[in-house]
Amino acid sequence: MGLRERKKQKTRIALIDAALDLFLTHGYDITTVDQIAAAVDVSPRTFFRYFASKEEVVLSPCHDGQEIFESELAARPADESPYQAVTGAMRTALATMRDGDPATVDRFVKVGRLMEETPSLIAAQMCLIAQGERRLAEEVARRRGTGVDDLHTQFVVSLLTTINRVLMEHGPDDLSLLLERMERILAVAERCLRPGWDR
Amino acid sequence: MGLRERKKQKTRIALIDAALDLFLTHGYDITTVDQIAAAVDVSPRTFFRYFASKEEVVLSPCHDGQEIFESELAARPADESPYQAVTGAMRTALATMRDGDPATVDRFVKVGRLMEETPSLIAAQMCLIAQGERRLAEEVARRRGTGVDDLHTQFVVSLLTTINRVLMEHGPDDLSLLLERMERILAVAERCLRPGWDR
DNA sequence: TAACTTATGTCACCTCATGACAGATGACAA
DNA sequence: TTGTCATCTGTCATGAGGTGACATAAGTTA
Repeated sequence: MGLRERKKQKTRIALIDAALDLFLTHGYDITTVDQIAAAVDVSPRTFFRYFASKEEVVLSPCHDGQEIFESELAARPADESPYQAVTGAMRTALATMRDGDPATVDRFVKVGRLMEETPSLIAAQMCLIAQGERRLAEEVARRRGTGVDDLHTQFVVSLLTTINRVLMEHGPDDLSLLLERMERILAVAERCLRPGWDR
Repeated sequence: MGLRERKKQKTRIALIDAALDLFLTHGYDITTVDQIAAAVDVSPRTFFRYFASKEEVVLSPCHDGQEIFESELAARPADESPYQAVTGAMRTALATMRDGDPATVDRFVKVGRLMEETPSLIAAQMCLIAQGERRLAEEVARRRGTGVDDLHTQFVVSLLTTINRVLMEHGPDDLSLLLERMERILAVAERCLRPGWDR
């Protein structure tokens, strides 16, 4: 990786960190793009070359997390049921993140705290979830051998997304706690669902 | 109701209709608030006195629909399970709307078509759903006799919201068709769920 | 009609976001 | 090292969304 690419990564990370800190100390709505850019010593125009919007800089850690999950999911054996594959991928994705770069985890936690106190960001997060849901639909449809329009498949997809949403409801202060919380949610779900509901 | 109040209702409806028509013919993003205001012969500043944002004018029919549903839900007998109460309220709400003012239905259909072709609106809709979900949580917690933080209750709530979301996935071209579609989704859900899952 | 209340228009202003262009900087070959 | 090229960045201009302040117009009530 060349110097140019490394510099780009650095300013990208710097923008994210500066933005998260400013948002958390002064509030999301009140903080301006100009302030973020000034904190990183970059022109405001440059900010928008890295992030399409003010929201995107907050959501970028979530986006990265989604990609990790999705690559884990794709690596799952083909004979697993959708539920098995998704829950397995979630477990390994969270564990990988927990044992990885602490700075990444830190950013994740900050985003979580920010979400709780900023309603306007919830919409953006929901949008991200909806996009992820569409990609998940294709994976589930493949595993169930139906089209993405199949009503049962749509139900399975929505339910899997639901589990993930309930999980993320309360921000992840600690990833180990989050993993534990996830197991409890899965236990509830399995109590409610008939065996083979996702086949 | 006095003349002043009637006038307000009229401009409100006029703004919604003008906005929906402009959005559908030219596209949501390209249409400006100034154009909407000009179409109703009102100052742009006035538009923002009726709607807090450009999104809100689109979502207002959905918001009204939510309120109808929620009042139906509140009127349900207390001994019904959350699932029974919610599905019952949905049935009556949709039927009431179908047999009510055709203009209201028309607006609803237009919003649905607009959603399909405008990704940026999906986020806003999601936010509305999230808010409705929080209110639903209190109702479900009441019926289940738990707090809103109870994990099982959260699961039930999310699942009920999920059913609603799958239902609304494809815009309501026709309310009778929508009712029919709903019954099919409920059949799928009931096949997947153990009896008494929502108790 | 007079006094009051409330909705509207006008004006000024801020933030978000984008296109265009020029200059700075890294990449790469000779 | 140097020259060339690609690309990143800053500056400037522009437009749309959104809000506060204040005066004016219109409906309400006595």
